[in-house]
Amino acid sequence: MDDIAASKSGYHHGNLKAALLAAARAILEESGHSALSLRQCAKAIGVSATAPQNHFGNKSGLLTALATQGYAELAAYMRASLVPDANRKERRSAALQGYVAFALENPALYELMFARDRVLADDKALLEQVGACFAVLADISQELDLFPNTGADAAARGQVFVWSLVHGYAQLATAGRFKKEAMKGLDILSIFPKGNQTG
Amino acid sequence: MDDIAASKSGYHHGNLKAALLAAARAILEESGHSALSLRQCAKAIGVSATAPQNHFGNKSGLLTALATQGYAELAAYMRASLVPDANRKERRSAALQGYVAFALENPALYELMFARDRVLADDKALLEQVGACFAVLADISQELDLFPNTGADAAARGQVFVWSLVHGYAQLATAGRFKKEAMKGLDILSIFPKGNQTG
DNA sequence: TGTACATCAGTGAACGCGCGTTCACTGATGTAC
DNA sequence: TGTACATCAGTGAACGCGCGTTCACTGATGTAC
Repeated sequence: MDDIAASKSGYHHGNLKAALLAAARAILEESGHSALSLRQCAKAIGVSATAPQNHFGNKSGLLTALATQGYAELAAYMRASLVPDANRKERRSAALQGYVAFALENPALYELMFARDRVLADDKALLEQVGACFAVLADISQELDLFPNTGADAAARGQVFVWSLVHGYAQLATAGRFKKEAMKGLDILSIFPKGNQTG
Repeated sequence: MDDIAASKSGYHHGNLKAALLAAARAILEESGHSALSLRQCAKAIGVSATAPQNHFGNKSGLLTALATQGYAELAAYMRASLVPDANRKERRSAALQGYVAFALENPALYELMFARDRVLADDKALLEQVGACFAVLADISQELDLFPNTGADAAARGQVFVWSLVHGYAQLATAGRFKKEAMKGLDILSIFPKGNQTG
Protein backbone atom coordinates (compact mmCIF):
# COMPACT_ATOMS: atom_id res chain seq x y z
CA MET A 1 0.00 0.00 0.00
CA ASP A 2 2.89 2.37 0.64
CA ASP A 3 3.66 2.62 -3.04
CA ILE A 4 0.20 4.04 -3.55
CA ALA A 5 0.55 6.78 -0.94
CA ALA A 6 0.88 10.32 -2.26
CA SER A 7 4.12 12.22 -1.98
CA LYS A 8 4.27 15.27 0.24
CA SER A 9 4.37 17.79 -2.56
CA GLY A 10 0.63 18.34 -2.60
CA TYR A 11 0.71 19.32 -6.21
CA HIS A 12 2.37 16.31 -7.70
CA HIS A 13 0.78 13.18 -6.41
CA GLY A 14 3.94 11.14 -6.62
CA ASN A 15 2.33 7.83 -7.42
CA LEU A 16 -0.74 8.69 -9.35
CA LYS A 17 -0.55 5.84 -11.82
CA ALA A 18 -0.59 3.14 -9.17
CA ALA A 19 -3.17 5.02 -7.14
CA LEU A 20 -5.45 5.31 -10.15
CA LEU A 21 -5.14 1.63 -10.93
CA ALA A 22 -6.00 0.74 -7.36
CA ALA A 23 -8.99 3.08 -7.35
CA ALA A 24 -10.11 1.76 -10.71
CA ARG A 25 -9.96 -1.82 -9.46
CA ALA A 26 -12.03 -0.96 -6.44
CA ILE A 27 -14.66 0.74 -8.59
CA LEU A 28 -14.49 -2.09 -11.10
CA GLU A 29 -15.23 -4.74 -8.50
CA GLU A 30 -17.87 -2.54 -6.97
CA SER A 31 -19.76 -1.54 -10.09
CA GLY A 32 -18.50 -3.49 -13.10
CA HIS A 33 -16.61 -2.25 -16.11
CA SER A 34 -19.68 -0.74 -17.75
CA ALA A 35 -19.99 1.74 -14.91
CA LEU A 36 -16.34 2.61 -14.53
CA SER A 37 -15.37 6.12 -15.62
CA LEU A 38 -12.17 8.12 -15.60
CA ARG A 39 -13.83 10.88 -13.66
CA GLN A 40 -14.89 8.53 -10.90
CA CYS A 41 -11.37 7.16 -10.57
CA ALA A 42 -9.91 10.65 -10.44
CA LYS A 43 -12.47 11.77 -7.90
CA ALA A 44 -11.83 8.73 -5.72
CA ILE A 45 -8.28 9.84 -5.07
CA GLY A 46 -8.96 13.56 -5.04
CA VAL A 47 -7.29 14.54 -8.27
CA SER A 48 -8.59 16.54 -11.21
CA ALA A 49 -10.69 14.83 -13.84
CA THR A 50 -8.03 15.17 -16.49
CA ALA A 51 -5.08 13.91 -14.49
CA PRO A 52 -5.52 10.27 -15.59
CA GLN A 53 -4.79 11.26 -19.18
CA ASN A 54 -1.16 11.88 -18.32
CA HIS A 55 -0.75 8.24 -17.38
CA PHE A 56 -3.16 6.27 -19.52
CA GLY A 57 -3.95 8.48 -22.48
CA ASN A 58 -7.63 7.72 -22.45
CA LYS A 59 -10.23 5.43 -20.99
CA SER A 60 -9.30 2.45 -23.13
CA GLY A 61 -5.75 2.90 -21.92
CA LEU A 62 -6.86 2.60 -18.33
CA LEU A 63 -8.98 -0.48 -18.97
CA THR A 64 -6.12 -2.03 -20.89
CA ALA A 65 -3.74 -1.37 -18.02
CA LEU A 66 -6.20 -3.02 -15.63
CA ALA A 67 -6.49 -6.07 -17.84
CA THR A 68 -2.71 -6.26 -18.19
CA GLN A 69 -2.35 -6.19 -14.42
CA GLY A 70 -4.97 -8.91 -14.24
CA TYR A 71 -3.12 -11.28 -16.54
CA ALA A 72 0.11 -10.74 -14.63
CA GLU A 73 -1.62 -11.60 -11.38
CA LEU A 74 -3.39 -14.59 -12.86
CA ALA A 75 -0.05 -16.00 -13.99
CA ALA A 76 1.40 -15.31 -10.57
CA TYR A 77 -1.50 -17.13 -8.90
CA MET A 78 -0.85 -20.18 -11.01
CA ARG A 79 2.90 -20.09 -10.55
CA ALA A 80 2.54 -19.70 -6.81
CA SER A 81 0.39 -22.82 -6.74
CA LEU A 82 2.85 -24.94 -8.66
CA VAL A 83 4.66 -26.88 -6.00
CA PRO A 84 7.60 -28.26 -8.02
CA ASP A 85 8.01 -31.64 -6.39
CA ALA A 86 4.38 -32.59 -5.99
CA ASN A 87 3.00 -35.43 -8.04
CA ARG A 88 0.94 -34.85 -11.13
CA LYS A 89 -2.42 -35.02 -9.44
CA GLU A 90 -1.36 -32.36 -6.99
CA ARG A 91 -0.03 -30.14 -9.72
CA ARG A 92 -3.28 -30.47 -11.60
CA SER A 93 -5.27 -29.52 -8.55
CA ALA A 94 -2.97 -26.62 -7.81
CA ALA A 95 -3.20 -25.26 -11.33
CA LEU A 96 -6.96 -25.33 -11.38
CA GLN A 97 -7.26 -23.92 -7.94
CA GLY A 98 -4.83 -21.07 -8.54
CA TYR A 99 -6.62 -20.04 -11.69
CA VAL A 100 -10.07 -20.31 -10.21
CA ALA A 101 -9.04 -18.57 -7.00
CA PHE A 102 -7.90 -15.54 -8.93
CA ALA A 103 -11.15 -15.38 -10.88
CA LEU A 104 -13.28 -15.79 -7.76
CA GLU A 105 -11.37 -13.12 -5.89
CA ASN A 106 -11.48 -10.66 -8.77
CA PRO A 107 -14.65 -11.46 -10.67
CA ALA A 108 -15.14 -8.10 -12.36
CA LEU A 109 -11.47 -7.85 -13.33
CA TYR A 110 -11.59 -11.38 -14.68
CA GLU A 111 -14.66 -10.46 -16.70
CA LEU A 112 -12.90 -7.38 -18.07
CA MET A 113 -9.94 -9.52 -19.12
CA PHE A 114 -12.27 -11.41 -21.43
CA ALA A 115 -14.67 -8.61 -22.34
CA ARG A 116 -15.03 -7.87 -26.00
CA ASP A 117 -14.12 -4.41 -27.26
CA ARG A 118 -13.27 -2.86 -23.93
CA VAL A 119 -9.53 -3.21 -24.18
CA LEU A 120 -6.89 -2.25 -26.75
CA ALA A 121 -6.33 -5.72 -28.08
CA ASP A 122 -2.99 -4.94 -29.70
CA ASP A 123 -1.43 -3.20 -26.72
CA LYS A 124 2.13 -4.41 -26.39
CA ALA A 125 2.26 -4.76 -22.62
CA LEU A 126 -1.09 -6.52 -22.61
CA LEU A 127 -0.05 -9.03 -25.25
CA GLU A 128 3.09 -9.73 -23.32
CA GLN A 129 1.24 -10.57 -20.12
CA VAL A 130 -1.40 -12.57 -21.96
CA GLY A 131 1.34 -14.58 -23.60
CA ALA A 132 3.17 -15.20 -20.36
CA CYS A 133 -0.03 -16.16 -18.62
CA PHE A 134 -1.05 -18.71 -21.19
CA ALA A 135 2.40 -20.12 -21.41
CA VAL A 136 1.97 -21.12 -17.78
CA LEU A 137 -1.41 -22.62 -18.56
CA ALA A 138 -0.01 -24.49 -21.55
CA ASP A 139 2.79 -25.95 -19.44
CA ILE A 140 0.32 -27.15 -16.89
CA SER A 141 -2.08 -28.70 -19.35
CA GLN A 142 0.76 -30.39 -21.16
CA GLU A 143 1.95 -31.92 -17.95
CA LEU A 144 -1.51 -33.19 -17.19
CA ASP A 145 -1.37 -35.18 -20.42
CA LEU A 146 -5.12 -35.64 -20.62
CA PHE A 147 -5.12 -37.28 -24.01
CA PRO A 148 -2.26 -39.75 -24.02
CA ASN A 149 -1.58 -41.63 -27.23
CA THR A 150 -4.05 -39.68 -29.33
CA GLY A 151 -1.79 -38.17 -31.92
CA ALA A 152 -0.16 -34.87 -32.73
CA ASP A 153 -2.92 -32.57 -31.54
CA ALA A 154 -3.20 -34.12 -28.10
CA ALA A 155 -1.47 -31.16 -26.44
CA ALA A 156 -3.66 -28.59 -28.17
CA ARG A 157 -6.82 -30.46 -27.29
CA GLY A 158 -5.65 -30.85 -23.73
CA GLN A 159 -5.19 -27.14 -23.41
CA VAL A 160 -8.60 -26.39 -24.91
CA PHE A 161 -10.13 -28.84 -22.46
CA VAL A 162 -8.40 -27.56 -19.35
CA TRP A 163 -8.86 -23.92 -20.13
CA SER A 164 -12.53 -24.31 -21.07
CA LEU A 165 -13.28 -26.19 -17.89
CA VAL A 166 -11.51 -23.80 -15.62
CA HIS A 167 -12.79 -20.67 -17.33
CA GLY A 168 -16.34 -21.89 -17.42
CA TYR A 169 -16.26 -23.02 -13.83
CA ALA A 170 -14.82 -19.71 -12.63
CA GLN A 171 -17.35 -17.58 -14.46
CA LEU A 172 -20.37 -19.68 -13.60
CA ALA A 173 -19.38 -19.98 -9.96
CA THR A 174 -18.79 -16.24 -9.80
CA ALA A 175 -22.18 -15.56 -11.35
CA GLY A 176 -23.80 -17.71 -8.71
CA ARG A 177 -25.09 -20.19 -11.25
CA PHE A 178 -24.31 -23.30 -9.29
CA LYS A 179 -26.54 -24.47 -6.53
CA LYS A 180 -25.20 -24.42 -3.03
CA GLU A 181 -25.29 -28.21 -2.80
CA ALA A 182 -23.18 -28.57 -5.92
CA MET A 183 -20.55 -26.18 -4.60
CA LYS A 184 -20.44 -27.40 -1.02
CA GLY A 185 -17.24 -29.24 -0.32
CA LEU A 186 -16.50 -29.40 -4.03
CA ASP A 187 -12.84 -29.88 -4.67
CA ILE A 188 -12.17 -28.45 -8.10
CA LEU A 189 -10.05 -31.45 -8.84
CA SER A 190 -13.02 -33.70 -8.33
CA ILE A 191 -14.91 -32.32 -11.29
CA PHE A 192 -12.53 -34.24 -13.49
CA PRO A 193 -14.00 -37.61 -14.35
CA LYS A 194 -12.42 -40.29 -12.23
CA GLY A 195 -11.09 -42.12 -15.22
CA ASN A 196 -8.55 -39.39 -15.81
CA GLN A 197 -7.25 -38.82 -12.34
CA THR A 198 -4.10 -40.65 -13.18
CA GLY A 199 -2.34 -39.13 -10.17
CA MET B 1 -39.50 -11.66 -40.60
CA ASP B 2 -43.15 -10.89 -41.42
CA ASP B 3 -44.12 -10.63 -37.80
CA ILE B 4 -41.69 -7.76 -37.52
CA ALA B 5 -43.15 -5.77 -40.38
CA ALA B 6 -45.04 -2.63 -39.48
CA SER B 7 -48.78 -2.39 -39.90
CA LYS B 8 -50.18 0.03 -42.46
CA SER B 9 -51.49 2.52 -39.97
CA GLY B 10 -48.37 4.66 -40.04
CA TYR B 11 -49.00 5.92 -36.57
CA HIS B 12 -49.20 2.67 -34.72
CA HIS B 13 -46.36 0.42 -35.69
CA GLY B 14 -48.29 -2.75 -35.16
CA ASN B 15 -45.43 -4.90 -34.01
CA LEU B 16 -43.10 -2.55 -32.28
CA LYS B 17 -42.08 -4.87 -29.49
CA ALA B 18 -40.79 -7.58 -31.80
CA ALA B 19 -39.23 -5.01 -34.12
CA LEU B 20 -37.40 -3.39 -31.21
CA LEU B 21 -36.09 -6.71 -29.98
CA ALA B 22 -34.82 -7.54 -33.45
CA ALA B 23 -33.16 -4.15 -33.81
CA ALA B 24 -31.67 -4.45 -30.35
CA ARG B 25 -30.19 -7.84 -31.16
CA ALA B 26 -28.63 -6.52 -34.33
CA ILE B 27 -27.08 -3.61 -32.45
CA LEU B 28 -26.05 -5.91 -29.63
CA GLU B 29 -24.16 -8.24 -31.90
CA GLU B 30 -22.69 -5.30 -33.76
CA SER B 31 -21.52 -3.22 -30.82
CA GLY B 32 -21.88 -5.15 -27.59
CA HIS B 33 -24.21 -4.52 -24.69
CA SER B 34 -22.17 -1.65 -23.33
CA ALA B 35 -22.92 0.37 -26.44
CA LEU B 36 -26.57 -0.50 -26.82
CA SER B 37 -29.01 2.32 -26.11
CA LEU B 38 -32.76 2.70 -26.29
CA ARG B 39 -32.42 5.67 -28.60
CA GLN B 40 -30.37 3.71 -31.09
CA CYS B 41 -32.92 0.91 -31.16
CA ALA B 42 -35.77 3.36 -31.66
CA LYS B 43 -33.88 5.18 -34.38
CA ALA B 44 -33.05 1.94 -36.17
CA ILE B 45 -36.72 1.30 -36.88
CA GLY B 46 -37.73 4.92 -37.33
CA VAL B 47 -39.74 5.41 -34.20
CA SER B 48 -39.55 8.11 -31.57
CA ALA B 49 -36.99 7.81 -28.80
CA THR B 50 -39.60 7.26 -26.13
CA ALA B 51 -41.64 4.60 -27.90
CA PRO B 52 -39.68 1.69 -26.38
CA GLN B 53 -40.89 2.68 -22.93
CA ASN B 54 -44.39 1.52 -23.76
CA HIS B 55 -43.13 -2.01 -24.25
CA PHE B 56 -40.14 -2.46 -21.96
CA GLY B 57 -40.51 0.21 -19.30
CA ASN B 58 -36.88 1.15 -19.33
CA LYS B 59 -33.49 0.10 -20.59
CA SER B 60 -33.07 -2.71 -18.08
CA GLY B 61 -36.39 -4.03 -19.25
CA LEU B 62 -35.19 -4.23 -22.81
CA LEU B 63 -31.94 -5.96 -21.86
CA THR B 64 -33.89 -8.36 -19.69
CA ALA B 65 -36.23 -9.16 -22.57
CA LEU B 66 -33.23 -9.82 -24.79
CA ALA B 67 -31.68 -12.17 -22.26
CA THR B 68 -35.00 -13.94 -21.79
CA GLN B 69 -35.26 -14.49 -25.51
CA GLY B 70 -31.69 -15.78 -25.44
CA TYR B 71 -32.40 -18.43 -22.84
CA ALA B 72 -35.47 -19.60 -24.71
CA GLU B 73 -33.44 -19.98 -27.87
CA LEU B 74 -30.60 -21.70 -26.11
CA ALA B 75 -33.00 -24.28 -24.72
CA ALA B 76 -34.51 -24.70 -28.17
CA TYR B 77 -31.07 -25.27 -29.69
CA MET B 78 -30.38 -28.01 -27.21
CA ARG B 79 -33.77 -29.64 -27.58
CA ALA B 80 -33.50 -29.57 -31.34
CA SER B 81 -30.22 -31.42 -31.09
CA LEU B 82 -31.56 -34.15 -28.86
CA VAL B 83 -32.25 -37.00 -31.25
CA PRO B 84 -34.34 -39.26 -29.02
CA ASP B 85 -33.23 -42.65 -30.20
CA ALA B 86 -29.52 -41.94 -30.58
CA ASN B 87 -27.14 -43.63 -28.24
CA ARG B 88 -25.63 -41.86 -25.28
CA LYS B 89 -22.49 -40.77 -27.02
CA GLU B 90 -24.50 -39.13 -29.75
CA ARG B 91 -26.76 -37.41 -27.26
CA ARG B 92 -23.74 -36.06 -25.44
CA SER B 93 -22.26 -34.72 -28.62
CA ALA B 94 -25.57 -33.21 -29.66
CA ALA B 95 -26.06 -31.48 -26.34
CA LEU B 96 -22.65 -29.91 -26.36
CA GLN B 97 -22.90 -28.91 -29.95
CA GLY B 98 -26.32 -27.36 -29.65
CA TYR B 99 -25.27 -25.27 -26.69
CA VAL B 100 -22.01 -24.19 -28.21
CA ALA B 101 -23.59 -23.46 -31.58
CA PHE B 102 -26.00 -21.02 -29.99
CA ALA B 103 -23.22 -19.22 -28.18
CA LEU B 104 -21.03 -19.03 -31.26
CA GLU B 105 -23.85 -17.70 -33.41
CA ASN B 106 -24.93 -15.12 -30.84
CA PRO B 107 -21.78 -14.24 -28.93
CA ALA B 108 -22.88 -10.82 -27.67
CA LEU B 109 -26.29 -12.08 -26.65
CA TYR B 110 -24.69 -15.02 -24.89
CA GLU B 111 -22.39 -12.62 -23.07
CA LEU B 112 -25.36 -10.49 -22.04
CA MET B 113 -27.10 -13.56 -20.65
CA PHE B 114 -24.24 -13.95 -18.21
CA ALA B 115 -23.33 -10.30 -17.71
CA ARG B 116 -23.45 -9.06 -14.16
CA ASP B 117 -25.82 -6.23 -13.30
CA ARG B 118 -27.19 -5.61 -16.78
CA VAL B 119 -30.38 -7.53 -16.37
CA LEU B 120 -33.26 -7.52 -13.89
CA ALA B 121 -32.29 -10.72 -12.12
CA ASP B 122 -35.68 -11.27 -10.52
CA ASP B 123 -37.76 -10.76 -13.65
CA LYS B 124 -40.41 -13.44 -13.74
CA ALA B 125 -40.25 -14.25 -17.46
CA LEU B 126 -36.47 -14.35 -17.33
CA LEU B 127 -36.40 -16.73 -14.37
CA GLU B 128 -38.85 -18.97 -16.13
CA GLN B 129 -36.73 -19.28 -19.26
CA VAL B 130 -33.55 -19.69 -17.26
CA GLY B 131 -35.17 -22.47 -15.32
CA ALA B 132 -36.44 -24.21 -18.42
CA CYS B 133 -33.09 -23.89 -20.11
CA PHE B 134 -31.15 -25.41 -17.27
CA ALA B 135 -33.64 -28.15 -16.81
CA VAL B 136 -32.70 -29.30 -20.29
CA LEU B 137 -29.03 -29.05 -19.44
CA ALA B 138 -29.55 -30.97 -16.22
CA ASP B 139 -31.37 -33.75 -18.05
CA ILE B 140 -28.55 -34.04 -20.51
CA SER B 141 -25.79 -34.07 -17.94
CA GLN B 142 -27.67 -36.60 -15.87
CA GLU B 143 -27.97 -38.87 -18.84
CA LEU B 144 -24.28 -38.58 -19.54
CA ASP B 145 -23.65 -40.03 -16.09
CA LEU B 146 -20.09 -38.78 -15.92
CA PHE B 147 -19.47 -39.83 -12.35
CA PRO B 148 -20.97 -43.28 -11.99
CA ASN B 149 -20.84 -44.89 -8.56
CA THR B 150 -19.55 -41.80 -6.77
CA GLY B 151 -22.31 -41.15 -4.31
CA ALA B 152 -25.24 -38.82 -3.87
CA ASP B 153 -23.73 -35.70 -5.38
CA ALA B 154 -22.71 -37.35 -8.63
CA ALA B 155 -25.49 -35.69 -10.59
CA ALA B 156 -24.69 -32.23 -9.23
CA ARG B 157 -21.00 -32.64 -9.96
CA GLY B 158 -21.77 -33.91 -13.42
CA GLN B 159 -23.80 -30.85 -14.18
CA VAL B 160 -21.12 -28.52 -12.87
CA PHE B 161 -18.60 -30.32 -15.04
CA VAL B 162 -20.62 -30.31 -18.24
CA TRP B 163 -21.81 -26.76 -17.91
CA SER B 164 -18.37 -25.42 -17.02
CA LEU B 165 -16.79 -27.14 -19.97
CA VAL B 166 -19.37 -26.03 -22.47
CA HIS B 167 -19.63 -22.47 -21.19
CA GLY B 168 -15.89 -22.01 -21.04
CA TYR B 169 -15.39 -23.49 -24.46
CA ALA B 170 -18.07 -21.29 -26.00
CA GLN B 171 -16.76 -18.08 -24.51
CA LEU B 172 -13.12 -18.74 -25.21
CA ALA B 173 -13.78 -19.86 -28.76
CA THR B 174 -15.94 -16.81 -29.33
CA ALA B 175 -13.24 -14.54 -27.98
CA GLY B 176 -10.76 -16.08 -30.38
CA ARG B 177 -8.60 -17.42 -27.59
CA PHE B 178 -7.89 -20.78 -29.16
CA LYS B 179 -5.29 -21.17 -31.84
CA LYS B 180 -6.47 -22.12 -35.28
CA GLU B 181 -4.70 -25.49 -35.05
CA ALA B 182 -6.51 -26.37 -31.86
CA MET B 183 -9.89 -25.53 -33.39
CA LYS B 184 -9.42 -27.05 -36.79
CA GLY B 185 -11.50 -30.17 -37.19
CA LEU B 186 -12.16 -30.22 -33.48
CA ASP B 187 -15.23 -32.21 -32.65
CA ILE B 188 -16.55 -30.81 -29.40
CA LEU B 189 -17.18 -34.30 -28.23
CA SER B 190 -13.51 -35.09 -28.55
CA ILE B 191 -12.49 -32.70 -25.84
CA PHE B 192 -13.89 -35.16 -23.37
CA PRO B 193 -11.16 -37.43 -22.12
CA LYS B 194 -11.36 -40.77 -23.89
CA GLY B 195 -11.84 -42.65 -20.66
CA ASN B 196 -15.33 -41.23 -20.34
CA GLN B 197 -16.65 -41.68 -23.80
CA THR B 198 -18.72 -44.57 -22.66
CA GLY B 199 -20.89 -44.36 -25.76
C1' DT C 1 -75.93 0.06 -35.92
C1' DG C 2 -74.17 4.26 -33.66
C1' DT C 3 -72.09 6.59 -30.38
C1' DA C 4 -69.45 7.69 -26.14
C1' DC C 5 -65.59 6.75 -23.87
C1' DA C 6 -61.61 4.22 -22.00
C1' DT C 7 -57.39 2.43 -23.23
C1' DC C 8 -53.50 1.59 -25.94
C1' DA C 9 -49.48 3.16 -28.72
C1' DG C 10 -46.94 6.66 -30.30
C1' DT C 11 -44.99 11.87 -30.73
C1' DG C 12 -41.68 15.50 -29.90
C1' DA C 13 -39.80 19.00 -27.06
C1' DA C 14 -37.28 19.42 -23.09
C1' DC C 15 -34.74 18.21 -18.75
C1' DG C 16 -30.56 17.26 -16.29
C1' DC C 17 -26.68 14.31 -16.04
C1' DG C 18 -22.22 12.21 -16.47
C1' DC C 19 -19.16 11.49 -19.66
C1' DG C 20 -14.49 11.84 -22.47
C1' DT C 21 -11.88 15.15 -24.16
C1' DT C 22 -9.83 20.02 -25.45
C1' DC C 23 -7.54 23.84 -24.02
C1' DA C 24 -4.48 27.13 -22.02
C1' DC C 25 -2.42 27.27 -17.90
C1' DT C 26 0.80 26.51 -13.73
C1' DG C 27 3.63 24.30 -10.31
C1' DA C 28 7.44 21.13 -9.58
C1' DT C 29 11.38 18.66 -10.99
C1' DG C 30 15.48 17.39 -13.37
C1' DT C 31 19.43 18.46 -16.15
C1' DA C 32 23.02 20.81 -19.16
C1' DC C 33 26.37 24.06 -18.90
C1' DT D 1 27.50 26.14 -7.32
C1' DG D 2 24.05 28.75 -9.96
C1' DT D 3 21.21 29.48 -13.39
C1' DA D 4 18.43 28.74 -17.57
C1' DC D 5 15.48 25.90 -19.58
C1' DA D 6 13.06 21.66 -20.99
C1' DT D 7 10.06 18.36 -19.38
C1' DC D 8 6.91 16.23 -16.44
C1' DA D 9 2.55 16.20 -13.72
C1' DG D 10 -1.28 18.37 -12.50
C1' DT D 11 -5.37 22.19 -12.61
C1' DG D 12 -9.93 23.87 -13.76
C1' DA D 13 -13.09 25.80 -16.93
C1' DA D 14 -15.44 24.62 -20.84
C1' DC D 15 -17.05 21.93 -24.94
C1' DG D 16 -20.32 18.95 -27.19
C1' DC D 17 -22.46 14.59 -26.98
C1' DG D 18 -25.56 10.84 -26.18
C1' DC D 19 -28.08 9.25 -22.83
C1' DG D 20 -32.51 7.84 -19.96
C1' DT D 21 -36.37 9.82 -18.62
C1' DT D 22 -40.40 13.39 -17.85
C1' DC D 23 -44.14 15.59 -19.64
C1' DA D 24 -48.26 16.95 -21.95
C1' DC D 25 -50.04 15.67 -26.00
C1' DT D 26 -52.48 13.12 -29.98
C1' DG D 27 -53.93 9.50 -33.07
C1' DA D 28 -55.92 4.88 -33.32
C1' DT D 29 -58.40 1.10 -31.56
C1' DG D 30 -61.60 -1.56 -28.97
C1' DT D 31 -65.73 -2.07 -26.29
C1' DA D 32 -70.16 -1.25 -23.54
C1' DC D 33 -74.59 0.09 -24.19
